[in-house]
Amino acid sequence: MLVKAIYKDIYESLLSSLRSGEYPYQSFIPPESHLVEKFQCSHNTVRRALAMLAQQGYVHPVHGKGVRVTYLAHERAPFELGGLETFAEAAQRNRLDTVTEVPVFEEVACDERLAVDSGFPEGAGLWHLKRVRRIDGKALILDDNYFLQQAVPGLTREIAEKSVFAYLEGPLGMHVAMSKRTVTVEPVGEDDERYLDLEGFDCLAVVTNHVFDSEGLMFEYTRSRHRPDYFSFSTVAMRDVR
Amino acid sequence: MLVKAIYKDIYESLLSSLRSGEYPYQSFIPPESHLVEKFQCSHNTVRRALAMLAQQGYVHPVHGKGVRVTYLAHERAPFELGGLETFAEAAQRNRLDTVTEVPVFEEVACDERLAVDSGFPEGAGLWHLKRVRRIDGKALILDDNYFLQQAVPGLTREIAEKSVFAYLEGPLGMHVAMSKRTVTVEPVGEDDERYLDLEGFDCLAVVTNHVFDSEGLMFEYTRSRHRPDYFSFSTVAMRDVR
DNA sequence: GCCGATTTGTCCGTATGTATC
DNA sequence: CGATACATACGGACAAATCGG
Repeated sequence: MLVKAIYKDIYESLLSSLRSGEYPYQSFIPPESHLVEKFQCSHNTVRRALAMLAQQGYVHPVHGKGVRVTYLAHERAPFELGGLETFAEAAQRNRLDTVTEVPVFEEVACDERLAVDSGFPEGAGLWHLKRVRRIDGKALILDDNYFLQQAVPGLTREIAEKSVFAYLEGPLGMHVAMSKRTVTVEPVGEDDERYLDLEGFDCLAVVTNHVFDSEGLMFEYTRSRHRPDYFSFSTVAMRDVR
Repeated sequence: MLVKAIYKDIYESLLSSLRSGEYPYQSFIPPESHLVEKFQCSHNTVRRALAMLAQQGYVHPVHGKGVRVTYLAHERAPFELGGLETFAEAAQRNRLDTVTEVPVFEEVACDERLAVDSGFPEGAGLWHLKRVRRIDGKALILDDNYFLQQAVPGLTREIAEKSVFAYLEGPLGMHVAMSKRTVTVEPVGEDDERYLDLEGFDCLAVVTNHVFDSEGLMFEYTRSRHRPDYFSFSTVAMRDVR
């Protein structure tokens, strides 16, 4: 795919128009027919771009009327999250003073209990890591990562201290495609007290993560324990699937 | 729309096949061409159904190879959530012994601070409710609801004690279409101590909710405070938008 | 209430490109 | 290289909802 697909161009063009305020919150964007004119493509291609915007909650189509803007300018900060990036990854990208420690780095076989929770087949060879994320010198996040060895060969503690993600997408040539996540809130445990700067909190936000590559293979199961005052998680829920 | 759209039929047919285990986890479902044969429709219609399944994280298409199943049987319970339903609504639907109390029911005008948080225009007429959700006799959830009066006329305390949702979709003929949500974890406050059975927890899971109707109008802004041991929130994140 | 113009929703058949095996 | 399978795009047709005259 040398040039980007047309529908993606239209999607991005419209999105930047929304962000610039060209089409204000709760107004209607130009109809399909105009967009077909503007972008010189078929109506199906426009519709695809509109469907993408709608799926993300940026616009909402109303039968017979038009496509209404549901994107509020000040959403940018809070709602831009909820993609594939973890808070830790976002923090690492934006700040300079993030550090990752890896107090546990071991090979394990998937036991029955882990197989049920993770979806890995029982007996599968796994890397098990504990990772502590420090931001501004404070230990805020504790990860328990399980990686399928077959899918992530050659993992080392040094790589884990930098970015496993970069290792996957770089040298290994993998592509992370999808992640299923569940957020819960759990009481602080022994490990949390040992590794995190809790400052009196007795609960943590816990994100349980099943990660799939571009071939649909589940290769990572991770539980991340976040100190509450540094945690936020956003998403859009639709009544009807499109 | 007298008969359901074809692509929805195909979506549901495939989904039930996935649930029945006909196409096991990590296997490939039949190719587009076969599905076109089976359902007697165009490949575009099949693709649309497949895109819906992919969007929900049930399958993942692999270029040149096929469409792989990423739906694990035991996901049903945890991952089926994350739709439009609140935990409270789900609980109310499944259990008989849920009770809602409405200690606060008042009319307010949207002030500047609320306008920024909610996205309602400043000065708009709102209903403000506090609602306590009891499950098995325990006060577990505290809601602060703000409804746009213009969109939800005739709201009463009695309605709020039963189901505002049922009132919207029944008598008012509205259709709830989309909800933008952010999950955070916050320390217990005065109101929480007053209204909830905290049992020693000093943090709560807080879901902030912007709700849109089928016309794309934002008519509800709600913050729900959940006791941690009764809270769970699931979603699927995709790397690329489709 | 009806009718026509506008606009979104669904579906089809076809053509071409690209990744995998 | 050919066969298979997914990806993108086009153009057309008809349905359904909305709105104004």
